[in-house]
Amino acid sequence: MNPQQTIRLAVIDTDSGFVTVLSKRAEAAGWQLRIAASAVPPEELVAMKLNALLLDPGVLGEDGWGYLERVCGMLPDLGVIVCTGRSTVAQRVRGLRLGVDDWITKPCHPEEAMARVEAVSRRRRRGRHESELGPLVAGELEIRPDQFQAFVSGESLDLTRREFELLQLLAEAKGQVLEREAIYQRVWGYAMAHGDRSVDVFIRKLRQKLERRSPGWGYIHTHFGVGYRFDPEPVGGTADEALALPEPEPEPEPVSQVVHSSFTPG
Amino acid sequence: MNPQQTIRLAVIDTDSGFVTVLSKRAEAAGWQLRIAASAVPPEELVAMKLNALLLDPGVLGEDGWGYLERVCGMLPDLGVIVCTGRSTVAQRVRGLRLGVDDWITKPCHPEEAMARVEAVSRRRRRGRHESELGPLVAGELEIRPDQFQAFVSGESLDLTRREFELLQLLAEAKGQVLEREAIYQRVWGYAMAHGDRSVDVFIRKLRQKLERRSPGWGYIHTHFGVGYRFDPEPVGGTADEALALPEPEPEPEPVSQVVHSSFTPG
DNA sequence: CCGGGCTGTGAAAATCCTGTGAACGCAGGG
DNA sequence: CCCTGCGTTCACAGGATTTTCACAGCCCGG
Repeated sequence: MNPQQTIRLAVIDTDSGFVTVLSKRAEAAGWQLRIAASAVPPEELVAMKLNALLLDPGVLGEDGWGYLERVCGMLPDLGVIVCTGRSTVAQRVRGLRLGVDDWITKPCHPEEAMARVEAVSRRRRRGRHESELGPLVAGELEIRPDQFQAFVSGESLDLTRREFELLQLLAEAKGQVLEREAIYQRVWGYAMAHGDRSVDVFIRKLRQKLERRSPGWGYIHTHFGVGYRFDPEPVGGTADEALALPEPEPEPEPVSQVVHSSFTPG
Repeated sequence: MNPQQTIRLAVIDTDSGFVTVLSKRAEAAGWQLRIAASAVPPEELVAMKLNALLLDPGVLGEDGWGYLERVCGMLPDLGVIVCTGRSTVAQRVRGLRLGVDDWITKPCHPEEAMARVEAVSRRRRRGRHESELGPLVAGELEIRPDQFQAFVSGESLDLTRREFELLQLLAEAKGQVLEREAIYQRVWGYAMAHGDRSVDVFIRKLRQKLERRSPGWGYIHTHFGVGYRFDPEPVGGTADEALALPEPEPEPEPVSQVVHSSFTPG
């Protein structure tokens, strides 16, 4: 547990008193803050890589509900806290149902606001520990987080950033079938629009680059109607290495952790 | 996918007025409820497989804070909502920092309490990505959500996505008779048109694939005029395996994973 | 014992899904 | 300003999957 996980928070409010006090305390706590006085486009929020968003819908004007809905829909992993003046039960219920995580009433003690931001952010602390530390090996492939790159016997696959992140995500979930929506959500950082084919296109690019450097191995498997699964296996037929290394595991039952240095290729 | 994911909530409170009204609404919404008038040991809460816990620390007595801490510590995936009378900012902050997800003040409109329970459950559910994907076992069958697939002794049934979801739904409701309309609603995500036979057709496909991999067992039973029921049982007569493996359990709930109704009456 | 639903079945028809190649827009570097 | 690398979007083709249909068999009340 990191009790003092640094939090990235954006505040959208014009109540300068509240904002100043909050800013002071938040910065004292080591949080990273962004302040805005009016609606910030969801795309920008994506780019900020926030943990949470604290806003007063009073400053949103007309389309406040629409804005909340868009933000909550596009960034399901973002904690959203509404902090506003008087409101009716119906309004609060509507907001919470839309995807808002907490709704507090001004005047509000900044300490409580911060505690609620923490409460909402507290979750998915699944340390990047293991992934940051060692390179992970799968088949002939070596994925090196420190290089943002993958290699086969020392030769780079020349992956772009996105390609690398996609490959890393799949490889870390080794053996699991990942849905497109989940993949998109975790690599792109926001919800996948219906009908978006980006994931497919990137999978194709990955397969091309993998094939070029490591022919004779299949890494990414398609699960129709669901998504993709990473599981390196020698492709039958012509591969020498495949014959030299008969599949050692008939059914890798334990869906345990990501195993870095698996079986030795030599 | 499932907007109407059924919520399992426990309430610990003695405020009978509040509890009765809340119960009524929650049950109308299809939630599964458990009411208690005093602290419930964390181990029991675990067994209840709850989404959320709503409690008034007033009824906890002396060790209220300790209890909250133990519960939040032992069940990190449980949403905890405190609903109590007047409280100080310091108390609320302390609670939230301890792991409480939301803190609301009585008197409190039940609709808002429910909305907050939903909000907390929603967020909790999203957080646990890879955590709770325990395979279900029934008869010779192993249903693996992480693979979107079912297996019999390691061999895949080659289910399509719809087939898998249907099977999973039935298996999770083990023993219960599910109406076609309900099945359709939960697997397809919208209401079944009158006269639609899709469910029947998929049941047939499932039975075929089950029969191919696990002959000698009957899994899906038809209830005339109602729907279907999942209940694995060795079919009498010619099956060797069935005879070689006499049913070890006469009727009780044997398997660990699929405990659906651990909600004890009373 | 009969008849009107209700369910099982097989196959055709309609849809949906994925792989793929290429065009497009954008941003940074030369 | 042009060129290049990268990510996104489109359109199409080939399959896989789902839905629809017509018919046969089964269940239950009368």
